[in-house]
Amino acid sequence: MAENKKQGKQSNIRAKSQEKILDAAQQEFILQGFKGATVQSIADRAGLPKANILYYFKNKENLYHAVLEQTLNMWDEGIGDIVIEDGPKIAIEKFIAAKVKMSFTYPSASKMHAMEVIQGAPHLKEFARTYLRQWVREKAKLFQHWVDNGEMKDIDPVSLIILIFSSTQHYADFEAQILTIMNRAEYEPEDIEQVTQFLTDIILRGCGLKK
Amino acid sequence: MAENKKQGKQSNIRAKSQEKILDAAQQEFILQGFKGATVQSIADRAGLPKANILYYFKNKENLYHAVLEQTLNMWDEGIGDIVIEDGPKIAIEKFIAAKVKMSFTYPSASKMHAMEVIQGAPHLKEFARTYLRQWVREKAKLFQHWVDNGEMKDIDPVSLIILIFSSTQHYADFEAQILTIMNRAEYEPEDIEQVTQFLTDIILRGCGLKK
DNA sequence: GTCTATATGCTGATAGAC
DNA sequence: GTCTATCAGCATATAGAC
Repeated sequence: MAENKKQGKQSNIRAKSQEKILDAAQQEFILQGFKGATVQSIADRAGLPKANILYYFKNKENLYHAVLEQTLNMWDEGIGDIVIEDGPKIAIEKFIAAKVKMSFTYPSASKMHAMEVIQGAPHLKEFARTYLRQWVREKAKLFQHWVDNGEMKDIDPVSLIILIFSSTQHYADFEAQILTIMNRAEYEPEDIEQVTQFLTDIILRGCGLKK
Repeated sequence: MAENKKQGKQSNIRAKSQEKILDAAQQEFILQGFKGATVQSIADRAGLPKANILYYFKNKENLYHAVLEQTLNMWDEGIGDIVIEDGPKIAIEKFIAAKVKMSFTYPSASKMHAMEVIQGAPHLKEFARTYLRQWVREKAKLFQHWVDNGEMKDIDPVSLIILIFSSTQHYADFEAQILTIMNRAEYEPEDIEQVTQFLTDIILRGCGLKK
């Protein structure tokens, strides 16, 4: 029992430390890149000695992979689900709303992913790459079904999905630029609603699903 | 005369070397980030000894700035111009066509810029930042004029400009991901036309400028 | 489990031969 | 102008005290 308690405590410390390290590492990898982020800078940000980082994650490459994996899992969970019963209008609304919410809630996850892809996705394993292709193809089939049924205009479904990806993720990845354009210091909670509305409105109309 | 000839030759070598270095540096900075790209790796890619890079650009930071400046100039030239006489339909068509062409012709310029912005634009001087804000405000005024005149639907002009930025740049920055989704090795020349068509079509309709 | 001290290798930059 | 040789500093990673 005493042992259980002790183990519980240790696991707790372990879990908390790991989380602190992952968060700090994500920030540093985004701000400085893989090579530019030093184990020391990650340790400083996490408030832990450098050796602890290497004790928990063995080496820097391993830590990077752990951060990337966490990021992809978050992306996967946050993307929402579309089913054939939705019909095109609801599907597009759900899809845009989920992605915009993700972008504003976890911009770091989006940035981390973006940097990796821009650099040619050198660390994204074949699995993650082909998983995305599968996902897009499945959802594209749904849209194609609605097109064939005459429920929406004849629009290339893959291009439509890419449009929704790009226009929503941009608010996370290019946050610095958008804030500059708007001359603001940071996003406000109501921006989520405004952006969702704008994109839903214009894309639905673009698909002939709204006057 | 002999001296002129000699100087001409040297300037030529100088110009060619500088261009080779800038190109090599751009690739390395994109692939490895600022810290990850070593002067040696840039030299290897340019086919020159390491010391020459530092002879031409004094230090790595200087070289990075030179690459970034070249990138921004290219962005500025390639963005095209919109005037009030165009009216909303022509303006949007011109704008999308120019940005898509840029993205497919100079994807590296877009990637370089994207990485800089994602990292919080630490090297983009105040000038470049505020310049963009000015540019967007000017063009937004034109769109607002057309909205007020009833020439197009009541759409937020700044959000529209951001949508066009995001949806066009995405094809450059996320090239690796789009090719994965499409299961292709590289873009084909006809992709420029197809993407321009798709985006123009859906955005014009989204703005109520097309049935 | 936690942290200090240290080994080993690679980096940007320079000095100086050609 | 071009290139080789070298230096000083900092990085990751490990060994081992606590």
